[in-house]
Amino acid sequence: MKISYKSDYALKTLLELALNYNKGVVSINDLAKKGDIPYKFLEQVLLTLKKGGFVDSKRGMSGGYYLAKPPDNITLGEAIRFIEGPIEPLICASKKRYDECKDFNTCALKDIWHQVYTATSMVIDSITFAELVRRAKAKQKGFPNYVYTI
Amino acid sequence: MKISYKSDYALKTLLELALNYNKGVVSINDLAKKGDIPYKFLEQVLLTLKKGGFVDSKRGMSGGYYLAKPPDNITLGEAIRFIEGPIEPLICASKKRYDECKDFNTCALKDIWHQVYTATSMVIDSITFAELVRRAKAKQKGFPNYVYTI
DNA sequence: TATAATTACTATTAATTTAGTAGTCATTAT
DNA sequence: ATAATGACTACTAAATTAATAGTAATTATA
Repeated sequence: MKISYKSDYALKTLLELALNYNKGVVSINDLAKKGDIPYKFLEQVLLTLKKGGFVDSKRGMSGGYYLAKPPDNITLGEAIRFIEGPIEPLICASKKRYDECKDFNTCALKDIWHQVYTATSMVIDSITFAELVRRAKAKQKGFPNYVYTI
Repeated sequence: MKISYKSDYALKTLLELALNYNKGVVSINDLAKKGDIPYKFLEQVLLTLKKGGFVDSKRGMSGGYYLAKPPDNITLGEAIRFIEGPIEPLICASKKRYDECKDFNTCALKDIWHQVYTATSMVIDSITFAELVRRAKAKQKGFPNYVYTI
């Protein structure tokens, strides 16, 4: 149930750019160092994020990347789904496949995966990068902001 | 965020054995056909499940597998964790690593993964194979038992 | 206008994980 | 004895993920 390094890198980077929103560009180099991400790998991730409309860039000397839209207009869910692809634990747990289901036993299991998927979606679709920025800043100020949702 | 085929096969098989609890053994062959699982692969999965104490077997002619403990004594969570290993989306989202966290930005993201992990755990740790059997049987009787938890 | 710093793009390779296959041995009901 | 079954170990293949390499294009600025 792991997420890939690619997604991890992408999200960390988006958060970094969100922290820098409206403050100019950040170079790949700085982003790579800050996030401890292999430069060349990050380069590709950023190109992907650009295609997805999450970031934009300025080329040439003193160029770099910046968030293409306001942080409160990007949810974690959008970003994750874009980078990671479908996040259903089982492909067949998607609505369409689910409806076609004919094997009653495994269907009982699919219900579970569907529940897991729904629970996960609720978490990641309801938080924006603006909120993440708020939390990150709160932490920096020494107010730990643990979130236990039980 | 996918689960592996191995886990999928393991859970389907456990459910099948749970449906057959106290009704004797089921051969690998039957389990493989029923679950549409490659025989040799299932063989290995079953050996793993046996080491984990989930199933037991009877060797020789008319041998086969059976659940090693009552279905209401096995949660999905136990089985998944045993086959799949840790289910945290990020390894560093585990409690220990989490406490050591020093990078405030990525910590904000780790909070999220922790939430996802918690939400997932709540689903899979609170359902037993006995309950899955009940649901599977209900479906067979023509009472679809969709579970939407929103 | 030369230079250095930077993004853009494409291709390749390496590493890891996952999925599946093969073959031989051991056990047991009939 | 034999046929049907599980036990065990090793291997291979396929897919995915992670990372690297190299060259081209762009741009600030000295």
